[in-house]
Amino acid sequence: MKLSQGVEWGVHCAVALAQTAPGVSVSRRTLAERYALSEAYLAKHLKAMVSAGLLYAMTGPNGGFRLTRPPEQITVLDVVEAVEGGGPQFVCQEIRQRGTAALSPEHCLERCGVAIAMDEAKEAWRSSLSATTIADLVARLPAAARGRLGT
Amino acid sequence: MKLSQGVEWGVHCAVALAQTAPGVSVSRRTLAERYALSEAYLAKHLKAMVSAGLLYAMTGPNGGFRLTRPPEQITVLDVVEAVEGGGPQFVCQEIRQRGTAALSPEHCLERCGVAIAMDEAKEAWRSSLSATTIADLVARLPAAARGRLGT
DNA sequence: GCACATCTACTCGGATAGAGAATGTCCGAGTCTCTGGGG
DNA sequence: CCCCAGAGACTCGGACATTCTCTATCCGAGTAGATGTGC
Repeated sequence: MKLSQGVEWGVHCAVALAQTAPGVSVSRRTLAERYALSEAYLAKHLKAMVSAGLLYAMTGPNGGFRLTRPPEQITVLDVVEAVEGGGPQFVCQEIRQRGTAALSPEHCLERCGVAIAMDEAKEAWRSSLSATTIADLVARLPAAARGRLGT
Repeated sequence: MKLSQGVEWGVHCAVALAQTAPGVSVSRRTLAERYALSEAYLAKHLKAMVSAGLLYAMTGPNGGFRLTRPPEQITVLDVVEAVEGGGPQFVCQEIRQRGTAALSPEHCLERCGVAIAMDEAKEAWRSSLSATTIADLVARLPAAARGRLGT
């Protein structure tokens, strides 16, 4: 149960983009320098966020990335699932139906209790991440850290 | 955010061990055949559970594994963290202190908002997993599936 | 019949390969802007 | 003075290495029980 490092990058970049004027794009180079990240690798994560519909990408001079929605409408969960891929966390292999004491399928109409517990936990995790939006994170920044993204 | 496959194995094995008479050990071979798992690989996870203090291992004939505590006192979270290693899910790299608009350390006495959101989410996940014990999972099994672990 | 030494068979544990994903990097395709010339 | 064509520079996107974790496997160390022998 480990979270990819790119998640941190993605959320911070979303926070940075939320502090720009509407309609202004920020290049990945500026974002990378803002946090001293590898520009080439950051590109990978930004692309994932574009594919997920969180960012809009524009090429050419004065191009770059900008949010597709107001930061109040983007949750941390959105970013995490965009970067991580959002696939299922736990894949139940139904091992209860295998082996010497395998259960017959009619006994398995209900889902495996293990899978239920795992899914409930993941749902609690997702729910917690949904409770925080990018706008919330901006509001929690120290005053000295707001609006510091160089033009 | 993916969960190791061995977690499923570990939980199911714990459920199986919970259905044995107290003081009786079950060999890893029996457990592997019970669910048609790879015996050699299962050994790795069982060993992890022994190191975590969930299982007690005994060698020699009629040896094997048994639970160190009653199943009511073993939560799913215990098993998950035993198998997965329980390390931190999200490692904040404090990238807010790096780059062109780095924050000075005195602005970072409070934790990074991103890390806080991640930790809260993980705590919600852990709390959900703690709510279910191995005994609960045994109780939820179909009647036909209980006590079917061959001696 | 009983006690003891030995021996066997069974158990777990650590060390060792292979596959897949995450990480990190590079170069090419596309497009907006700026510049220079002509009308 | 205005318009247009071209060049240039800047941007993102996809294809290519490298490292690390998870998966999978094997063989050796140790121990409890069974066995055979002597008293």
